[in-house]
Amino acid sequence: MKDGPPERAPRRQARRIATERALVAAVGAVLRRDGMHGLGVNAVAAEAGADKKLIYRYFGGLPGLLRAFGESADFWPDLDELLGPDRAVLALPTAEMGAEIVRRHAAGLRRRPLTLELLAWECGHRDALTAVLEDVRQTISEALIAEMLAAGHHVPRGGRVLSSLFAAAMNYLAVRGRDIARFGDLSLDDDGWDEIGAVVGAAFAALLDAREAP
Amino acid sequence: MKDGPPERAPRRQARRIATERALVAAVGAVLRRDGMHGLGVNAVAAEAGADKKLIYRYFGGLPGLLRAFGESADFWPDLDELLGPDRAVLALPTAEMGAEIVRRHAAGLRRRPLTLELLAWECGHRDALTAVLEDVRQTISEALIAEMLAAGHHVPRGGRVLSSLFAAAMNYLAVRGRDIARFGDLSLDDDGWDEIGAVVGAAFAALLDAREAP
DNA sequence: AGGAGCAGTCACCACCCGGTGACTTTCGGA
DNA sequence: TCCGAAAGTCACCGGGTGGTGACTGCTCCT
Repeated sequence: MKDGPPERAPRRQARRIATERALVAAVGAVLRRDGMHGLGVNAVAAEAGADKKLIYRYFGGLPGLLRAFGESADFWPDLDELLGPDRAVLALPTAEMGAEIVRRHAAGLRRRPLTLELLAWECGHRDALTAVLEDVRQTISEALIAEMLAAGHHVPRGGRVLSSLFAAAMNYLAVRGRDIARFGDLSLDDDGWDEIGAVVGAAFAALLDAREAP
Repeated sequence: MKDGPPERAPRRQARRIATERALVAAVGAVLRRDGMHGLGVNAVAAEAGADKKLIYRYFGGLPGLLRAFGESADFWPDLDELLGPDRAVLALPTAEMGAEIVRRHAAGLRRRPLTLELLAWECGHRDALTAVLEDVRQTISEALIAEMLAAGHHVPRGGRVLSSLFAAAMNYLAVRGRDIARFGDLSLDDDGWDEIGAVVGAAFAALLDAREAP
């Protein structure tokens, strides 16, 4: 964060950094406990055991603190998680690769309750935090595409659109799955997610095959 | 609403019904103006030009008023909208029919700002209003399936899953499209939605053909 | 005619929010 | 050593919230 001189930090500065970290961590704790609607300077300061005034002094206000939080945590499945060890997923045929990435994306979301909370929050609001999240997402997305190109994959336009469509569906279903058990014909338990993954694979295969060989 | 005796309603009761209607309508107005986060007894009462106490007297509180509102408005594309005049969409081949319903679903959502607001709200909260909305949605969904069966369509399991997947994607993209211009490889303007519709059609066709004739 | 009851009004409460000015304590450099 | 500055504390403000008790005045039924 900031640019604290690493060499021999005086006790003063060490203390400050400690409370800064406590505040940032408190954001996560409050978020987990009360969700986004319970997030305020009072709650965060109480959780951190610090005074809320320090939020203004150190971060300029809640948005600044949220920005620091957003940059500190791992909200999104990173490349290792999406592509597996040694980028193994890139070695699959294109259709399987697309499906596998979508599946891993969904699984990564579902095991991050905080990310789901923020994803839900994004649906209804637009503020500093959501902007940070979008930045991070965009970065990962671009890196992913670069990896695929470097691995020699060529995904036709329709395949890329289908990927985005499925990613949107995963986001929505992962968020809603916290509250509801079914959506349309889908059940949102582990078995249901397995079935979703299977159909995603079938759709990718069918669409890309149809494009390649008619 | 309720069951006001149609024959010669006394002026008292007429007045009450009028303010009840005003309160319900005010919910919609506030929702349109300030979104869900600005919805409270104070705002609604002010908008309706009535006293907030009447919300408690007539509806038992905000949740009751929201319930009345949810039952009064047309939030979702109904069967006529999804299937077209004379159920024309049912006459299409199964794959085209599925794609067309998804497209009409998306279009219906996009032209209902209130529905999008509530859809976004649903992502983060669970209360009386969301329960009502889910009831209505479920009812429409079941009616839709009944119509398709009655028209002689047989949709395999994968097709139904794909429909739900696309419906989830449409919900998410329609909601997010209010705030962001792009999602992954999709642009969320009119042209982008046309492309989405095309890919949805291609995916349905590819998946259902692959199932029928391998 | 007249009184009971209901629609509607108003003031008020307690509570929680974000934000700030004034203060005390503690550290560290000249 | 000592003074300035930074860390941290506390009380307070204005404002908005949901919710309620006490009231007026009209209406409708007997």
